[in-house]
Amino acid sequence: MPQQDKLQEATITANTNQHSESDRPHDNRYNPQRVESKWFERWQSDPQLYAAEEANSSKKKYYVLEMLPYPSGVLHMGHVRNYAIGDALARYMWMNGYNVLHPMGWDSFGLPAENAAIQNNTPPRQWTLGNITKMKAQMKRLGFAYDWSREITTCLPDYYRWNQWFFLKFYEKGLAYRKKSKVNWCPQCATVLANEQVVDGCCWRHEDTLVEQRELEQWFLRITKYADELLRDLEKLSGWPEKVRIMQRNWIGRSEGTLVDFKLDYAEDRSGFGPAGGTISVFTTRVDTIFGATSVQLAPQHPIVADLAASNADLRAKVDQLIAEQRKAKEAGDIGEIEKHGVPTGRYAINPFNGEKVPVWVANYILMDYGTGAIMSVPAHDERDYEFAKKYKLEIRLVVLPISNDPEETVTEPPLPFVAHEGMLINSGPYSGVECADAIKKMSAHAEEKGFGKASITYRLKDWGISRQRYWGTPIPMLYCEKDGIVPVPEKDLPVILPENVDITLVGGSPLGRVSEFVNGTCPKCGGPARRETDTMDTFIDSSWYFYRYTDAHNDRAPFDSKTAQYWFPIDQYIGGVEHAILHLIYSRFWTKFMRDLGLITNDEPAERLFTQGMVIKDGAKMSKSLGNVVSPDEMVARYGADAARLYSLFAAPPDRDLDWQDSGIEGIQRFLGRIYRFLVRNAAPYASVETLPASSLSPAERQIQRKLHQTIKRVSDDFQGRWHFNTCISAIMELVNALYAYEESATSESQTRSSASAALLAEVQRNLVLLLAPFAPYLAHELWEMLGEKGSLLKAAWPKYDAALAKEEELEIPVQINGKLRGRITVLADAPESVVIDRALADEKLQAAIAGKQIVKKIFVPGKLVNIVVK
RNA sequence: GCCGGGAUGGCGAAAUUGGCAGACGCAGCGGACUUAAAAUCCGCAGGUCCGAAAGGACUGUGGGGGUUCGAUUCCCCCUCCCGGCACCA
Repeated sequence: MPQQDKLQEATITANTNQHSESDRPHDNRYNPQRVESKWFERWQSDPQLYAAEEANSSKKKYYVLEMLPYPSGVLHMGHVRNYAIGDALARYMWMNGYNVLHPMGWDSFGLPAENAAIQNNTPPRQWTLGNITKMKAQMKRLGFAYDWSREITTCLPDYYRWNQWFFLKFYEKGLAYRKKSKVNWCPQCATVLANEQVVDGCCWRHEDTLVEQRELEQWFLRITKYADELLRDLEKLSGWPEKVRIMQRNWIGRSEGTLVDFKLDYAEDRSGFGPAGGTISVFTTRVDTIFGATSVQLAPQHPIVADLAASNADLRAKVDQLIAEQRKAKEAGDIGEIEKHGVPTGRYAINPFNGEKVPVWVANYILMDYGTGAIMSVPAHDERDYEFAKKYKLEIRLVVLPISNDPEETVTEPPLPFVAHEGMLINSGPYSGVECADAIKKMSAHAEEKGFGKASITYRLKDWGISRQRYWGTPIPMLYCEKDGIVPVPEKDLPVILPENVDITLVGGSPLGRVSEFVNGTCPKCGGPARRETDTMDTFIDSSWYFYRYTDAHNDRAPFDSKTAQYWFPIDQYIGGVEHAILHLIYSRFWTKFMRDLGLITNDEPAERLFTQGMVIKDGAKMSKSLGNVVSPDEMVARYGADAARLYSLFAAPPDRDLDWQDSGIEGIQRFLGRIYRFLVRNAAPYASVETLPASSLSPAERQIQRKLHQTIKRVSDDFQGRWHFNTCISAIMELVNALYAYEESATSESQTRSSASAALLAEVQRNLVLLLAPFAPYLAHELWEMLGEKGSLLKAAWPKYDAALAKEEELEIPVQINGKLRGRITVLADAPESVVIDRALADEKLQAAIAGKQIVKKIFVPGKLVNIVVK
C-alpha cells in the first residue's frame, strides 16, 4: 500500500523516567512509564508482532474486529474502552492457539475534514492524514495489538477505487439508480446541507437564512430489494444483541396490507387530469374496514394535490401551510405530536368496493414518504382518523363489531374508535358477517380480481440515497454525455481520482463542479465531451465492506481475494458502539448480501457475533467538550500508564453497560498493578516444573492458595467464553493477589525458610497470574513474564487450564436458616450427604435454642448451598 | 405513545440456575512503618437498636402486592432515569 508509506510512522514521546536510578531492573516501586516505554520500544521494532498468519494456516481462525474510528485527531475514552475489549479478546484467542486477525483502519472521508479545512485553511487530505498519524501513535502507545500491515484508509484511492468498482456493479445489476429527491439547500451557501447542519430550520452557518427543500437528482442504492432477506436473516443472528435485532426489525418496518385505487370523480368537472392522473392509490392494513371509509386523505406533497392546487391559489396557500407545519414538526422531532390540520380539496373519489363518493382532503399528518402518501380514512376504527373526523365533523361509520365470547349476549356498540382486529363486519355489503382477518384476505383477492388493488407489503426502509454534494468523499464514477446520456466510467479507468487543491472555502454549489479539469471528461461510448458526476458518495459506503478489505488489504486487481475472504469470514466477533445498531450495521448486511449475489463471497451475514459496549460517561452525562467533562486518554496514560487506563475501563462496569468514569477509580487500579509488581519483585522465581503440584504435598495454607489459583483461572476463562464480564474477571484476579499477600505474611511470620513445595507452588501461581493478566494489562504482564525468567513470547504462551478437583472447596461453611431466616452456620465437608449436614445443623446449640419448643415441619437441604428448617 | 435497558451502601459495582445481599474497588475510619509526610502494609466498615466487649435483635436491593420453606432474581401493578423509534396508515 504505497500511500500508506507516505504516512509518517508514529513517533512517540513515551514519558521516559527522569530518575535514572529507576533503570534498575527490579526497582521495587512500580513505575508504569519505565515499564511501558521499555516494552513499547521493543514492540515497535517488530512490525510482524501481531500479524495474522496466511489464510492457509492450519490453525483455527478467529477474526476479532472493532469498529474503525473516524480520524478526528484525538482518541477518546469510548475508543479506549472499545479497543480494550477487543484487544483482551484477541490476546486471549492468541493464547488459545488461534490464528487471530485483529486489524485497524480509518473511516477517513467525511464532513469534519471539510469544516476543518474551512476553519484552519488546511486541505482535507493533509488534515486527515495528520490526524491518522496522531491517533495511530495513541493506539500504539496504548498497546493495542493490531496487524498494522493490513491498515486501511478509506480516503485513499487504493481503497475508494473499490467503492467505485462496487458502485459500477450495483449499476450493472440495476441496483443503483437516479431519482429526484428532496435535499436541504442553503441559498446563502448555494449548497446542500446534511440534516444535522439544519438548526431550527436555518443554516448552521447563516442563522437567519431559512433552509429550502430542493429537488435534486440523486443516486440511490436499492436496499429495499433485500428488505425481506434483511428482516428474515435477523433470526439467524443469534450472536447479536436482541436489542439491535429489534431496532433493525423496526427500522425495516415490514407491514402487510392492501393497495386500493380510488378514482377521482370528475362527474361535475371533466376539466381533467393533471400530470399525476386520476387515480389515488392508498395503502391500508385494514382493508376490511373500507366500507367505513368516509374520506381520502392525501399527504400535502402528493402529486395529485399539486395538480388540484395548480389552478386553485387558495388551496395552494393552504397546502403550503400544511407542508410548513409538517416540516416544522419533523425538525422539532415530534411529528407524532403535530396538531392535525387538513383542508378539503372540494373533489371526491370513488370507493371501488361500494361505488360511494367520499371527499378528498389534504392533511398534515399524512407522510409522503411512507406507503403511497395517501390513506383512506376510517374514523370508527382508527385513532388518528377518529381525531381528525371529530375535528372536521366528518362522518363516522361503524363497520366492525367486537365478537362476544358469549353468543347469547347481545353485542352492544363498542366505544369509538374501535381498533381491535378481532371483530365481525357489519354494514359492509357482501362482507357483512365475515370476521376481520378473513375479510382482509377475501377483499384483497376481490380487489386484485377486479383490477383496482392487491395485497401488498410496505416497508419503512427506503432506498439508500448516497449522493452528497460534498468534496471529501468518493467520486461517483459516472459521466453525462449529451449524446449517450448517463454512462458509467469503464472499470479500467478506475479510480476516478478525487482532485487535490480544490478550494472548498468558496460557497456556491458542489466543490468538484468548480474544478473544470475534473468535470470535463470524455464519453467512453462516443468519445465526445461528457460531464463528470460531481457528487460524492455517502461515507457509510466506506464502512459497509471495509472488513473484507482487511483480509487482503493490498490487492490491486480486486477488492479482495474471494478464497482469502472465505477463510476469514464471517467475522467471529464484532465490537462497537450501539449507536451504529441501525445504519452502519444494516448497510453492512446489505452489502454482504449483494457481494454474495455477485459471487464474491459465500457468507450471508458479515458477523457471527456482535457486541455493543456501553458509553463512557462522567458525572452522569456523556463526555463532551461543552460539558467540560472530557477525560483525555493521553493524560491518563501519562499519569497512570496505558495498562491502568485499559484495565480501569474494563473494571469499572460490565462492558455492555455505561461506564461512569471516576478519576479516583483509576488510581486504585494503578495500586493493584503495583501490588502485583511488588509481589513478583519479592518472590519471582523461575517456574521449573510443568506439572501441577499434587495437593497432598501442600500445607493447608498452600493448598488454599492453589485452590484460589484454580478458581481464578476458571472464573476468568469462563467469562471469556460466556458473558464477558471482565469487571468480575479483574476482581477475581485482585482476590488472588490479596490471597497471595495474606499467604506471604503468614508464611514469613511462621518460618524464614520455605519448603521446596511452597517455592514451587509460588512459582506456579505467579506464572499463571501473569498469564491471566496478559489480555488486560499487556505491558506489565510482559515485564513480569521476563522477570520470571520466561523466554518464549507471552502473546503466544498457552492460556492456563484449571483443574476442577483442585478448584473445589474441601470444607464449606453452610448457612442454616429457620423459616428462611439466617440463624447460624455450620462447617461441613463439601460432599457431606444430606443426612449428615441436617444432623449437624440440628445438633448445633444455637440452632437448637431457636427450634426449642417448636415442631419441625420440613427440612430443606440444597447441596453446597444451605439448610432451611421449617418449624411451626 | 410504542420498543429496549436500568434503579442494590457515601460512590463504581458483585451475587452466572430461586438459596448467606453488598465480592472487588473507590472514598472514609483505625493501626503499623516514618522525626514527619507521601508511598506501603494490616485491620474496620449497609442502616437502626441492645451490649463495656464478645456478640445479639430488627431492618434493608426504587414503591406496592403475589407465588415460594426461601425472592436483588419469577409474576402483576406503579414511580423515576437512560437509549431508540414515533400520526408508519
